Amino acid sequence: MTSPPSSAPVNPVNPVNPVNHVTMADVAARVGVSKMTVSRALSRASQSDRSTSEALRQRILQTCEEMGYLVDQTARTFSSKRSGFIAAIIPSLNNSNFSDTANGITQAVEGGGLQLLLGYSDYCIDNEERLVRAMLMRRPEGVILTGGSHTAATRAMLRASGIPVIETWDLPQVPIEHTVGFSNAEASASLVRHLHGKGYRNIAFIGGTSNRDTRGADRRRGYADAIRALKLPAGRVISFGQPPISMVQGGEAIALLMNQWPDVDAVLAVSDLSAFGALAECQRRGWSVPGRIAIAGFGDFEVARSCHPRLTTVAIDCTGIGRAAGELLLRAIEASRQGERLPPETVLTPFSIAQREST
Amino acid sequence: MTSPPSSAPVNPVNPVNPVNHVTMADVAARVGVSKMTVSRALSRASQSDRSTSEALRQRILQTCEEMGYLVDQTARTFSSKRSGFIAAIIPSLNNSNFSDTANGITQAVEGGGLQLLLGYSDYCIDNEERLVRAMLMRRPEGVILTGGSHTAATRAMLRASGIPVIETWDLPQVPIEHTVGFSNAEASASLVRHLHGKGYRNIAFIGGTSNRDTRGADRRRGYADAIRALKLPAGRVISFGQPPISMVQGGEAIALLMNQWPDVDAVLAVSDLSAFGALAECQRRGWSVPGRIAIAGFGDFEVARSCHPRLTTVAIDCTGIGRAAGELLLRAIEASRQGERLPPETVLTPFSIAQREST
DNA sequence: CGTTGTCCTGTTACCGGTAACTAGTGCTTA
DNA sequence: TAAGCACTAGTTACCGGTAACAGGACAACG
Repeated sequence: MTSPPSSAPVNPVNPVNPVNHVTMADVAARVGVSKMTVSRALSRASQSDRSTSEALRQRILQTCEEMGYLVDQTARTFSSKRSGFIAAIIPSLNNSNFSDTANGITQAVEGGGLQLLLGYSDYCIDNEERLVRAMLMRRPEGVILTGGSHTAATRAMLRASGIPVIETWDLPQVPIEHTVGFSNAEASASLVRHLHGKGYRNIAFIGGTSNRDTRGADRRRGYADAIRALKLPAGRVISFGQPPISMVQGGEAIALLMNQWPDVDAVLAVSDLSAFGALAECQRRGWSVPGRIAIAGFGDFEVARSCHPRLTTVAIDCTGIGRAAGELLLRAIEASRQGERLPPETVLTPFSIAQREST
Repeated sequence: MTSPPSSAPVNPVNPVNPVNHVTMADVAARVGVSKMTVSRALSRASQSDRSTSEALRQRILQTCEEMGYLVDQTARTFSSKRSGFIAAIIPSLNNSNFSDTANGITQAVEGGGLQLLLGYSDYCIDNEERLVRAMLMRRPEGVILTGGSHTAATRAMLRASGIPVIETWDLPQVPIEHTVGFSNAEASASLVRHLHGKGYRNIAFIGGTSNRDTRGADRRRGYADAIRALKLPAGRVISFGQPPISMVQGGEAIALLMNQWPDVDAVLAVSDLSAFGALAECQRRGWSVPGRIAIAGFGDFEVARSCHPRLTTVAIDCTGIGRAAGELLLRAIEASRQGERLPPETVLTPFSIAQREST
């Protein structure tokens, strides 16, 4: 090795991170070029941009490898004003519907060289506000939210940030900017009409106690509207537990329901999870499904496809929502980089009734 | 308004983000102090540090509010060498075991003023490597991984980064640094012994086809070891589908199993999800559980507690794993800020057999 | 042969905060 | 009353990249 430690050996060690001190200047010094050249070699956007010669570039890349150099994304962001990530906030990690949407987003944006940063709000708009604030401090290039219900501060911050925003899984009356979703109320209503078409008349609803889960509240509203429109006996609604209600709570809810309205012949649950809990509880109590009571869910979770009897449900294109949101956001970010602004768009995603043995 | 636009009005507008141009200097100018004073007012670490006077501080905070100013975390990180976040990589979003662990981590680290950045690897160590690289470029203060199996490059990058690393959900033979977990093999073996104690003798195993899911492979190994130790008939293993295997695949697997070894009286599945799929398939085919065959799972997912019959399973303290990992990481980061290094620790987390009606 | 254009590389300035040091003020203490 | 201290606020330099511009080498061209 002919190069003696030239310039930076006497500096005091960084107290925080004593090891990874390799910087772009170190690489540049080792190769014998300026750090600008290294920067160009590393950030060449795959095209033959204005760039370094291929031979030199290879030498630089190899030196980076040898020295274990990783670009400092913080410095890069700071200097270039591009953070290279987008933020998405979902209600819960442990819900295959939302994780499918997250997968869809990832698929769509990774082609654009953007990373997805995920946060979860636990179905609470105050948590969402905290998350949005924390995310915005890191300067994302775009934000994807779940649902259309947010605190005033959340809306204000997002507006002020000037970055593209997409709301998903809902069709808010006054969108922040773009929307990708469907009407939960309409989906729910169409399931009621489907059950009515199959001959059920005393149709009940099981959901959570509050409006914390706004999609759940919309589904309940859609149910009530459809019941009214069909002139069926109304008001057969069990509210049980803090949303999102669990399998176990679904089981407890159906016991309450059957006790209160023994003539109910079908029940629609706010999600497949509570529907499955209700199904299992019926089995435990010896109530045949769908003989004694029919049960339908919402979301087409895997449990609905694999339990016995399999659950009738509303199938949502969760991955499609994510992909559409990611693609739209990518276009909006691209426009924003050109100094333009995409006019607000609304993308409607499909849903369908999956008729199975439980109804 | 007495303050005319003093120094920065002629600058060209930032092309990327035309709106949120409020900077700390703007706030400082409005209040009539230096930006250092604003910085101190905002970053006061809750204690009465060397700080600004309370009255001035309130005025600054209010001005920030009015102007919609949010600290630029990128600049703060860049300047202070503290990113304020930790990275955690889990195999899958849609798995309540891992999302519980993520919750535990969040609970533990948010007290320390750290944010959790989550990535998911899809059970693939090459994805994990990519994620680790992307995370390290953003300079996390610590990393939490799931499992003990990683690419050489992943290990090298993490070592070189010099930041604390914790592996969870496993007890790797050669840990990178710290470990929080349990022996999947031992847990699985203890479930076999439990079934043996209940009188079952022809005990089979259902899992995925490859070793991609190393925890699944460990569980299979533990099963095989226990079967051998008990001198029970061995080799009754169905491998079906790419891990992690789903409910539906569990159903298909048990059909294969019963066809191949009709004398099997109990089956242990690699997770509750496949166990549940097997249970539902048995119900569809009219095989009583546990009369004809007993079924046990792993992980104590909610479906195991709410299906009928409820599933015997291995209960893991998932949140506890996360909390322990978060607390350990917090201590390690604290030490690292003092220029010290915590000696490698191993935290063993408990598991227990939940005996239910399915066995 | 000079001019022009292309390709590659270097120089300079700057992004928006914070560390570390300096300095002024008012109060306590010898 | 002077020295010392606690407390508050300002000044300067810098973190590690990239944008924008400048400049040198070389080939093609009139």
